[in-house]
Amino acid sequence: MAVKAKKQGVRRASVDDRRELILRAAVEVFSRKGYTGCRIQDVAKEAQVAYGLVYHYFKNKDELLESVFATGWKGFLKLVQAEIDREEHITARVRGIVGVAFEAYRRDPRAVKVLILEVGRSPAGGSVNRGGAFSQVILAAANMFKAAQQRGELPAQLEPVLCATMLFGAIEMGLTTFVMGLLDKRDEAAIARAQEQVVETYLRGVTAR
Amino acid sequence: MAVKAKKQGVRRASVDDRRELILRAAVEVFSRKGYTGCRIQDVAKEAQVAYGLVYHYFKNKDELLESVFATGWKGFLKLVQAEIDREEHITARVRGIVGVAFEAYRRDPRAVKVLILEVGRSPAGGSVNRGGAFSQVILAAANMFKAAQQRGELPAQLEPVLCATMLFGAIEMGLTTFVMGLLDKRDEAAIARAQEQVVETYLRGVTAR
DNA sequence: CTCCGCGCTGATTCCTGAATCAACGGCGCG
DNA sequence: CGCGCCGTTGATTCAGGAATCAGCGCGGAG
Repeated sequence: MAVKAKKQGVRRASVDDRRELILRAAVEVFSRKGYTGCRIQDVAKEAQVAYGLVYHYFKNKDELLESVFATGWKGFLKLVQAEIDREEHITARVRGIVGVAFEAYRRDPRAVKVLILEVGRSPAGGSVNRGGAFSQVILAAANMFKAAQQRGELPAQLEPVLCATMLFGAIEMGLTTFVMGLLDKRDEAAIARAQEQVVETYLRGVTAR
Repeated sequence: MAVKAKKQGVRRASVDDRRELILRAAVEVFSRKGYTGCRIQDVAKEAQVAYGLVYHYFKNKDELLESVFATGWKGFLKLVQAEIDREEHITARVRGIVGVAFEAYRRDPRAVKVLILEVGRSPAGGSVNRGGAFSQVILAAANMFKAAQQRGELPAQLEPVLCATMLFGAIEMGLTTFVMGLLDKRDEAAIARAQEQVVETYLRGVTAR
C-alpha cells in the first residue's frame, strides 16, 4: 500500500515514530469504541500497521490503553498543575485551568474526549488506576481552593473538594456540549463563548456570597 | 441452591418478577463493568438465574442493555420533566431537578452511576441511541431556561443549552465526588451538604449578574 | 393418577478477538 | 559481496463469551 512508502523513500521511520503512530491510532479507536470496545485489530488497521507490531511495542492491550491514557493525561496534568501553582488570585488560576482545558480541546478534540469523558468514570477499567489519576487532579485543585480560602479569596464555608469537582464538571459539560453536537463544534466563536460562560458562571457561583 | 426456594415455597414468581430481576442484576453488572464489559454470564449469576433465561426474556445482549438503560432513564426523565414543568420561578425548578438527582442517588447509587456517569458519553454504545436520550433532557432543560430568560428570571446573554449542560455537569460531578470516594458516600450529612452547595453555587453563578 | 405445557435450564456450538511465533527483508557492517 | 540483526509481518493458536436448543420438572387440567 502506498502509505508505507514513507518509511522507504524517506528515511526509515524511527522507533519512536512507529510507537507514536500506534499510540495515536489507539487514541482514535479508543475514543470511538471505549476501553473494552477497542480492538487491537482496529488499532493496527488505523495505524496502517501489522497486527503483531502493536505487540512489539506494547506488552498487551491493557498496557497499550494504559499508555494512551498516561501519555495524554500526563500532558494535561502538567498544564493544569502549572495553572494551579501560579501565584495569582484564585480567579486567575481558575481562568487558567479552564483555558487549558478548552485549548486542549481546540487542539485535539478526540483526545480530550477520551481523557475528560472517559477517564475517572469508565467502569470498564482494566487494571489501570485511571480513577486515581483523576482524583489526583481533583485533589490538587481542592488544595488550591483550600489555600485560597485561607487567603480569604473564597468563602470559607465551601467544601474545597466539591469546588474542584464542580469546576471540572463545568468544564467537562461545557465541552460535552460540543462533543455531543448540541452546539456546533466548528463554530470557533461558540467555543469561545462557551469557555467564557463556563468561567464566569463558575466564578460567580463560587465567589459571590 | 437454597435461594431458588422462594419460587417454590412462595407463589411461583410471575413473569414480570423474573424479568425485573434480570434487569436489576444487569444494572448491577453494567454499573461495575460498563457496556461492553458486561457479560451475560455475570448477569445470570448476579440474578441467580440460568444463563439461558436471560435469552428467554431478551433477544440479545444489546436489547438487554438497552432495556436497562431505557427503563432507568425513563424513570429519571419523568421526574426531571415534572420539575421542569412546574409553574414556579426558575430557581425553584433548578432546586427541584437537583433534588430529584440526589434523591435518586440516595435510593440507588448504582443505577444513578450507570445512568448519569455512563449515559450519553459511553462511546462503547451499541445500536442504542442513548446519547439521544441524554440530549433530550438537556434540550428540555434548555427550553426551560430559555423561557425563564423571556420571563426575565435569568440573564438574557446566557446560552440556554450551556446553562442546561452546566447544571447537569454540576450535578454529575457533585455525585461523582461520592462515587469516586473523594467524599464519604455513607455520610448522609455530607451528601446533603453537597446537594446544597451544588444548588447554591449553580444558582448564584447563573442568576447574579 | 397421568399427561401436558410452560417456564426454565445449562451443556454445546460457533465465533470473535487477544496473544504468539516463525519467518521475511532491508540495512549496515565486516 | 555476503551475513546477521532487528523491525516487521500476518497466519495460527487459544481462551472466553454470545447465542442456541434439546430437554427437564412443576403445576394444573382432565
